[in-house]
Amino acid sequence: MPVAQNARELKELLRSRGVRPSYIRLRVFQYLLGTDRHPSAEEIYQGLLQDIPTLSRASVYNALAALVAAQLVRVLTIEKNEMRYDAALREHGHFQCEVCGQVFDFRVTSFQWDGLEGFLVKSKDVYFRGICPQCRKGGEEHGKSRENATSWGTFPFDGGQNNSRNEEAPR
Amino acid sequence: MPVAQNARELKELLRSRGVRPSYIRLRVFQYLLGTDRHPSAEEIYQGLLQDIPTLSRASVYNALAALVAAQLVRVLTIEKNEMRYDAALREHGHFQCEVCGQVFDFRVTSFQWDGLEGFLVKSKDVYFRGICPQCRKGGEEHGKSRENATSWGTFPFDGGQNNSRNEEAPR
DNA sequence: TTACGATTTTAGAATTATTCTAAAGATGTA
DNA sequence: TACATCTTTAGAATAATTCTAAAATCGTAA
Repeated sequence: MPVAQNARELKELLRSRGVRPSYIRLRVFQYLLGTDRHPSAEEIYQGLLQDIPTLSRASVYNALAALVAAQLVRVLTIEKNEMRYDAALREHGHFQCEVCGQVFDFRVTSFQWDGLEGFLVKSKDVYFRGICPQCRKGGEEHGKSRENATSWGTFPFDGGQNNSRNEEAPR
Repeated sequence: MPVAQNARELKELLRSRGVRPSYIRLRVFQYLLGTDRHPSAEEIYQGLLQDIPTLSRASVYNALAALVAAQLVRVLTIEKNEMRYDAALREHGHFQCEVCGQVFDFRVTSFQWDGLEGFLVKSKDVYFRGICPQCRKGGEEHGKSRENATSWGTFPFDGGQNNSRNEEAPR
């Protein structure tokens, strides 16, 4: 991950959102922009520590809080024990593999709901869980064993899969 | 919340899912069936403690783990710091008010996606965040103040609201 | 450039939800 | 009733996140 990813423009972007473009904030934002791994705060900390030996964990949390408040970064609560972060530049659903833990993006092509009359909806998250193609191939056993430990139940919204014409509406 | 909610049938339900219907498990399950508040483990613990003075937190966690593994209960990761639990008998989306913290159910009427070819999807969660009608009325100020602290960014899937004909597809 | 007030970073302690551990208790079966 | 197994319990352990107070940095005005 290169240090500079049009640092000048990023600075302006932060400033335009009312966030002072401190070095740490820029580096954290760059880190998120340069990966699709939806890292945890700890991963970001470890990743940047090599370049910034004085970095502290609190600084990473501070920087993330500032970026989240400015809506440049979005928090994923898909993981049970820790939060993950995503540069909020594209809209998408998130799939987490329960075997390897990886989080994958996917496209939500249509979405309708009912029963939130009078509510102000400010953000929407879609989290799927299951098994990714690699882990399906690499031994269903391994998958099964963790499946029991982390099963989340099924939630048959009954959308389709493997093609873009999914089902209409559940129940 | 009455102690008995056809205890006999619940016992059978647990047994049929391979879960031994211990007293604690039944009470935890009953507690979840008797509320729509999507309580945390701590809330369940406090709620049952009045009736079961010897109850320990670990027992609540153990019981929840057993019920979740049997797919009778579903875990919500909608909250940043703690998990919430939902008797998994109906399928629905979850809306959390960022002012009062309450979680509301709503109906997902249609849902389509793309880009998970080869993935095995085992569960789907939809989490919305925003402000509930009561908190909108009860002072936009109060809402605003917590809004900045817990803002999650917007995620314009661009579904509709206030009517059942929502938009088609984003971007 | 220098000085000053405000903001940010830092290290480590504090907090807190959850898990672990080992012992005691309960349950089912022979 | 006796034994093996599973469940419950209290408290310690774990780990992600937040808090705290001091040091460093930044932005601006003289």
